[in-house]
Amino acid sequence: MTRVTKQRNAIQSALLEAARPLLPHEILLSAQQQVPNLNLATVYRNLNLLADEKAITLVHLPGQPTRFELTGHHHHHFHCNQCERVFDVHACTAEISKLAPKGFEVIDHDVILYGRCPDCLARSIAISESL
Amino acid sequence: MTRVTKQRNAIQSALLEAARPLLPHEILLSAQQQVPNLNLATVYRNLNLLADEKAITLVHLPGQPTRFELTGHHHHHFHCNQCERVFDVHACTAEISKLAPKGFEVIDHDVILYGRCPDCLARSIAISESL
DNA sequence: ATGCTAACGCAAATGCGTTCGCAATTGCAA
DNA sequence: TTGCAATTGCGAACGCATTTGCGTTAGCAT
Repeated sequence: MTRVTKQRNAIQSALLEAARPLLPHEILLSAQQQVPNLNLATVYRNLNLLADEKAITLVHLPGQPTRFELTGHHHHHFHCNQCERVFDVHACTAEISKLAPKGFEVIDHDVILYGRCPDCLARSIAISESL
Repeated sequence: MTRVTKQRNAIQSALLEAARPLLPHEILLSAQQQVPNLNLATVYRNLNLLADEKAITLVHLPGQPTRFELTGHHHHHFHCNQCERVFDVHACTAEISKLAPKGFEVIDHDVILYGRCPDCLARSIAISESL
């Protein structure tokens, strides 16, 4: 029933290349390099298909629209305050589950780090050196 | 210029009593016990006023609408999967900032714990005992 | 090569959190 | 007590992410 289309391929390869959670809009722009007149509605339709078959995972960050990434193992996210991009963080510590007060049962957790990514750090160093 | 109104008092005392982040809708319901025909638009107007003067803090949780709580010190949140309420977690560990890969500058972090709150745990124990 | 139908592009529509316009109300300074 | 501006209630409107209807295109099984 589900067919292989160049649109879906473009969407999946956009996610594969990025290797970080992307917004539907970012996916559109990236995939349009392969399929120029790709439409945002098509991006959403395929994201829903891929999510149903668990090929991709929804990434929710506080106060942010949903991002999408290829399904992988447990990890966290780093949100760059400057370029607004989101990166995967594969480290984790068991300390986190121990933070809950007594009487709470912890089943899962999320960690979001905020700061500046290497690109933005390099850029700000370059700017300060040029002054 | 800004006046003391029973609406604003009701909103603030709702947040004070709850001692946890509330949705605008929850604030409305709670404050309506003091001011029955309080309107949601008024809740929002006052939340914006209070946020401007930093009397309250916005709480963003992944994939959730903004909640509000009285301003306090650095803390995290526990989201009950069952009743959907959010609780404050005042513990924290320095381990967290160390999770970022090399090259990333960590400025802040969020931790969200998911699981079951004491109320919901007690309820499910009561149910299993009654079987 | 042909036919069926999934998938597409496009534009309009939806849902939902939040804000706005405006007339009526109310806090509070004088 | 009076007057004025801040505030309210109410309903309409907004913004934005996401979905849907529909006529057309294009996988793919036969």
